[in-house]
Amino acid sequence: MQRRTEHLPRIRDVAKAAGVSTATVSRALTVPDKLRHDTKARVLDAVRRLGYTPNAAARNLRVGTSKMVLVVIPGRGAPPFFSEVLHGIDTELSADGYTMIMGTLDGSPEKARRVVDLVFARHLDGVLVTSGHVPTIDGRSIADASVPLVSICAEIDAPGVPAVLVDDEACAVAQADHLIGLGHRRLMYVAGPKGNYNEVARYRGFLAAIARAGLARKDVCRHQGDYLFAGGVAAGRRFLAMREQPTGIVCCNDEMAIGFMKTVAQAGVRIPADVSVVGFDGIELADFCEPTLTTIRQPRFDLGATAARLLVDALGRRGAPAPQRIVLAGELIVRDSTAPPPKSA
Amino acid sequence: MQRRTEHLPRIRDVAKAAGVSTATVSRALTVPDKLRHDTKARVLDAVRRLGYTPNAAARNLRVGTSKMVLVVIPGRGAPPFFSEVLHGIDTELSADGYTMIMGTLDGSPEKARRVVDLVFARHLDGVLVTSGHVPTIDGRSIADASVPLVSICAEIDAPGVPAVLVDDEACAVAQADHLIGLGHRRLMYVAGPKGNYNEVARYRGFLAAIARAGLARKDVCRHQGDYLFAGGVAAGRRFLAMREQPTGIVCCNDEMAIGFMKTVAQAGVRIPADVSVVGFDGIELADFCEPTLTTIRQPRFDLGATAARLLVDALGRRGAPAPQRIVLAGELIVRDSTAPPPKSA
DNA sequence: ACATCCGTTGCAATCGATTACATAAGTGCA
DNA sequence: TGCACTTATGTAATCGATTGCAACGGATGT
Repeated sequence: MQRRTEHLPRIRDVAKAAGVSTATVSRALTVPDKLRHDTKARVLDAVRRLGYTPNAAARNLRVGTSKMVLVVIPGRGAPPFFSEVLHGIDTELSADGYTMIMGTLDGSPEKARRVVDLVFARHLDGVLVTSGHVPTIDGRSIADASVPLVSICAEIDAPGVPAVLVDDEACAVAQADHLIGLGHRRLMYVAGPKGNYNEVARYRGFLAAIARAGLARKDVCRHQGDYLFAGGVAAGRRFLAMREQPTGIVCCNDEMAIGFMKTVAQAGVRIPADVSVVGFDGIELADFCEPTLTTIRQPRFDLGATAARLLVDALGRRGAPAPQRIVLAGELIVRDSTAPPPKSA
Repeated sequence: MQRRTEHLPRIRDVAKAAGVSTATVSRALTVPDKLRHDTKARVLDAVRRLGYTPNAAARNLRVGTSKMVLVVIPGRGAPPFFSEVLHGIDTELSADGYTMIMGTLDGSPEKARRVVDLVFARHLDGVLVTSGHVPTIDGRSIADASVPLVSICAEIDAPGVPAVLVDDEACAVAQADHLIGLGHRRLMYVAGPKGNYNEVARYRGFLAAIARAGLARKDVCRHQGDYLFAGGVAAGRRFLAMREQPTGIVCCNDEMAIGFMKTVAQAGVRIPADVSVVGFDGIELADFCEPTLTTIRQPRFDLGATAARLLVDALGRRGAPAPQRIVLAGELIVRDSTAPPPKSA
């Protein structure tokens, strides 16, 4: 049996202190208008004196909600891209009294299992899913629980789930067109993890752009990346080993772009004189690295905030979120990492 | 009355399906060894068939724990310094089946109130506090609830709270000594927010170092900062406006150092030829900015992981954490932002 | 004076799981 | 076979708050 080490006050202690029933205490805290003035005053005074806070588990059990929202994030810790997204989410959620739980996914089944269990344990009122990573284990997906979902930065194939995202494909076209417009004809595409929602859409945009520009397939290569710094480093190594090096590098995200730049720069390659690099995301780092990185700026804060608002609204209506697709604008930011290709090329 | 939109299975549904009592179902999931083989098999099969997950609120209410840990973080979103700390925390917590709740503090009373309420609502098994920011509102502090606490990157004045930190003062001495050793005699100290635990300790170290080096007070100035990029920018502006500019800048954290560098570099100041800058923290950015930043590397992952382990151990023992003070090593990383002062100085 | 109605408050059921205690079934030994 | 003892399972109390319904008192209307 658990021992109550410190007798934290319960509702019945407050009731006794105020000389009323527990029902009245509960009402004083939730529907104060329905009480007589003096009763309410007496109760609230007792609440303050005893330092009473309603037990969350008991309330959750009774009312069937927890005021908690899970945010599912791929990768370890809080990757640079997501910090601002989280900030946006946190801001909106807080405004409505919701608390945020972070569920990081690193590919391990244990992590996925705990996330799925949290959802099915009804510990959560809603879930925000990023980048299409819908936690699934043993064939159970969080989309199967009847918990409101909103997707950020991706559309997921569960029916009726609203999504907030930028137009990855169009932005990828802008990336490639920028280099092509500068005169680049030999391009390398540094991809995200295989099958990743954003990767797929961005690659599609890339292919569309090079097709439109009439580039030959042999002038374009694709390097399989992972969205991480390490993937950019690997891409850089491969670049250095190539006989006929591309002059323009299109990276699927900023982290890889920066890893690439750092790697080839150390080998004496000059950016943008020898090779141009364009990233995707617009993380802070992109404006501080050397050279500063031309990239696609995503409205990270707004992505998070908008999705959170959608979810909170749905929860307030106690219904499923209205299925919709909100597309926010991404923007090409031209900085110092891109220039026309060298004459010799 | 709440409506059960989708009849998610309850323990009694499983009991019925397996032909046993609810007690047996509960035991099959928590103490499987105490059941006969065939009974256990029958129950677990029913659990799987129905897709049963125990309701978290009910369990929490009954057993008095939630397997949730709150991490209190100052500032909005997840500041660069904390991303790795969070990663360390998350890794340790996950390993023991704990879930992490993030409580960001932005100075607003509402945020503080919700954090304090969470604690007193017994919604949490333990709390990790960073940088000495103990949420307090209306005179109630989370240290008053009888919830196990562990402090990261600071000691807090509540009695018996374990702390995991680096020796800020010694590291600050190393920062200053590095510049002094290079020959700098006119220094500027860019401080963190007033009264911040780390700021205080680091400034103490700075003062000790300049005293030992016999620098005159007039050769040293202190700029009030805020740990943010903006604070570094302000410090840079002030630097540019000074008649007799210092040659060495000691920053209380990396973000400000980078803000400073970017600001003065835009005005034509060369780093490290004209002025040397040293930061504190060792965030990723410090290795990607231009020039790369000499700084103190904190073992960020380990700070988080160690603290989380301490807390989890205490929770496992169902007691208060053993009060202790774990000091991890910080390390001076010399990069390109520091060099001897210009001859003319 | 009596019926009616409204605003307050209390009583007790309820949310869903865990677990102390009771009980039934099985095991070993004399 | 009978008794003590262990093991497996069921019964029902319990965690702490919320809330439908009942009850009560006072005001109003006829």
